[in-house]
Amino acid sequence: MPELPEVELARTVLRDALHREIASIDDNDDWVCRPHPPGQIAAALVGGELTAAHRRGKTMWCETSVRGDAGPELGIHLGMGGQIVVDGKVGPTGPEHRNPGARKPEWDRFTVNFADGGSLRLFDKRRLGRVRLDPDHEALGPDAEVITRDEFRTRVGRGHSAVKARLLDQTVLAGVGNLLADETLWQASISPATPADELRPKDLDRLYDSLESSLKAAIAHGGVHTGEVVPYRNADAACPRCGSHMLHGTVGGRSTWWCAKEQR
DNA sequence: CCATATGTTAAAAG
DNA sequence: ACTTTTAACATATG
Repeated sequence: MPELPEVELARTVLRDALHREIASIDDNDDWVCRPHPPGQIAAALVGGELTAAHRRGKTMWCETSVRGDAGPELGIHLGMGGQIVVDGKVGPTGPEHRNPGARKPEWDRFTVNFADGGSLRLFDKRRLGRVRLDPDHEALGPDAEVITRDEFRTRVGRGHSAVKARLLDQTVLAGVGNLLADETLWQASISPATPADELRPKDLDRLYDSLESSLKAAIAHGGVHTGEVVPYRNADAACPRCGSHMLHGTVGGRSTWWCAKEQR
């Protein structure tokens, strides 16, 4: 589930993990914690505490304090399905929230145990999430929530690839994922396959407005699955606006749904 | 067994 | 050299 809105909600949960003494860390999953060998993250942070939680696009990181000094940043990426769990609680989204039984201990890929008995966990069935020290978040483009209209026009409207591919490119702007891209393009009535440099300025402005409103709505309502068109991303569904059928294909390397009539 | 999945990235292709 | 597309990644689920 994690696109920008889910990650922002996860960051809210992360805040409950701040300013608590770290008693131990389980960083034994060397796939999720790569390139750190087991024990390395623990050695760097045990005895310290997390002091702030940040987000850029889909990447989160915590500032830390260890023995009175600034420690390394703790970067967390939720990958395709990860969730933050603090003291057994997740945010308003996620399988546990909707289906409390679907949770196995072995799906906790990284755990920070606090001296007060609580914990911070990365729950991630698919193991595509990542935890690492001092992540390079400068490689990302501007966050989708704070990018300006001018920046958006310049960055997204450049190049000859499909506009959806531009929206998904995290170096162009950070935070848009597959569902949000479909939602945004549908809101703006733009075909996902349109070459980015063929979009007129008014199209890009409309796309920008759609992105910002979709983002805001998704954060307010609990995730990208609450989008207007997201529930209609399946065969034999009709466009909720015009009733025309929904088309399916691969754009930007991802499964894509769009309205046959309004998005051409 | 096959296809699919809300992400990233290395490798290949253009 | 730079841009764009594809394949692979690990794992669960229908």
